[in-house]
Parts: sequence; C-alpha cells; structure tokens
Amino acid sequence: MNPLSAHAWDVSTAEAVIIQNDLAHKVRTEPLPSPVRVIAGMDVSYNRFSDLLFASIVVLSFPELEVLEIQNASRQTHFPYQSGFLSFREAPVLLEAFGQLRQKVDLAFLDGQGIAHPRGLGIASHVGVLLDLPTIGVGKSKLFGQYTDPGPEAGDWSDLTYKGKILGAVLRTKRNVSCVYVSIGHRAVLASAIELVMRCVRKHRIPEPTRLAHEAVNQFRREHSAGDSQEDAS
DNA sequence: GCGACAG
DNA sequence: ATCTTGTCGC
Repeated sequence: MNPLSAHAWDVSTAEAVIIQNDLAHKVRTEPLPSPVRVIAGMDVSYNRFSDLLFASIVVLSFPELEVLEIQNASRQTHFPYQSGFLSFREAPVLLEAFGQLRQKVDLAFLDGQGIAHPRGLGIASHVGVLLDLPTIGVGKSKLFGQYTDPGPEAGDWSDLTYKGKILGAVLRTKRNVSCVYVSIGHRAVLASAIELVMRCVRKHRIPEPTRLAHEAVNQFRREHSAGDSQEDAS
C-alpha cells in the first residue's frame, strides 16, 4: 500500500507523538545491502512563510557519484515546523517524489536526523520505515544528544550519545569545517553510515547526495513558485 | 525557572 | 527553511 497512507499526517502534536513512538520500534539496525550501487539524496525547500513545499530526489551511482535520475514534487502542508516533528511537515512531499522514481535505490541520505531524536524517529527514520528503505540521516546541526568535539581532520568523529547510549556520530567531513550529525535512519549500522558519508564527500562539507538534492530542489522551487500567488501567504 | 531546540 | 555581498581563510 501507498506509504503516504500508512497513517494520518494532518494531526496534532500529541497524536504525532503517538505515531512516532509506534514507528520508532519498527526501526531496524542491520547491515546495509552490499554492494551499495545506487544512493539517493532527498531534500525539501519552500518560500519563507509558505506551506507549499517542494521536494527533489537525486539518484547517484556509487561510488562514482554520477547523476542517474532526478525527480521533483510539490505539495501543500498544514503542519507547521516544530522541532522534533519535522517529518510531519516534510515527509509527505518526499514520499510523493519517491513514488515517481524509475530507478531502484539501495540507500537514501536525508537532510536531518535518523534515530538521534527525542523519540528515536527523526525524518530519516520516519521515511525509511514507511518505505522500508535503508536510510541515513545527515544533519547540519544537532537536535538531540551530547558530544565532545572531534579532531580537526577530515574523517575525525565522536559519539553522539544520550544517557550512555550511542545515537549517532558528530563527523568532520572536511578539515577545519563545522561537523555534520550522522545517525542511522533505518536498516543501517552507524559505522557503515559514517564510512558511506565520507565516501560521498567531494569538495564540500555536505555529502553529494544531500548537497545535490538541495541544489536541485532550490532550482525546482525557483522555477515553479514564480507567479504563484500562494507562495507568500503570510 | 533556565536553556535547548533537525529544517 | 529563506533573505543576501563581500570577505576571510586555505
């Protein structure tokens, strides 16, 4: 059945908490498929104050990182941004774009946390569970957990923990740049997630799948929100 | 009460 | 997330 219909999306935060707790125990930690040959990057963009969301998925070959396919989608949301509930705002449009994919993908990178979340269900885990797809969360900032700064070299990392449990890793993808927050989304293990993120890093701090998805979705948004009269509904 | 708080 | 030029550092 359609992953978008797995549960209600237009819910209160109290209901969202129940859904998150329910889906969190469906998250599986297990080895990634081997070999990984196809990686997707997924990202969302929108105009300030707008609830019209745009999504892009960029599919790359691995380890070459050549673009194989790009899919875009746009969709209205009613869920406001709230820390801890990002997926209730952004996941539906991502699922819609994913449904348009022709390629089969082995793994997806998402912008945000996986299990490094107060209830263990960041957007990467939420999307991973609904699609039953291996996913990794790559956040640009921390949502949950504690850590000490890793060394300054590319590849240096430290544990992201909560109450003694390792939830993810704080990873330095390039020398002397701010870290990225890596956690498994679904059907992955942290050590492999860290290694794959590093192997997807080229000239930028953000690994290629997520970085290219961000570029693609911004271009898509700029092309499709010009002339739309609902984009600045303040 | 205070500080934290993905995108 | 988005709005933005120049500018500091490798």
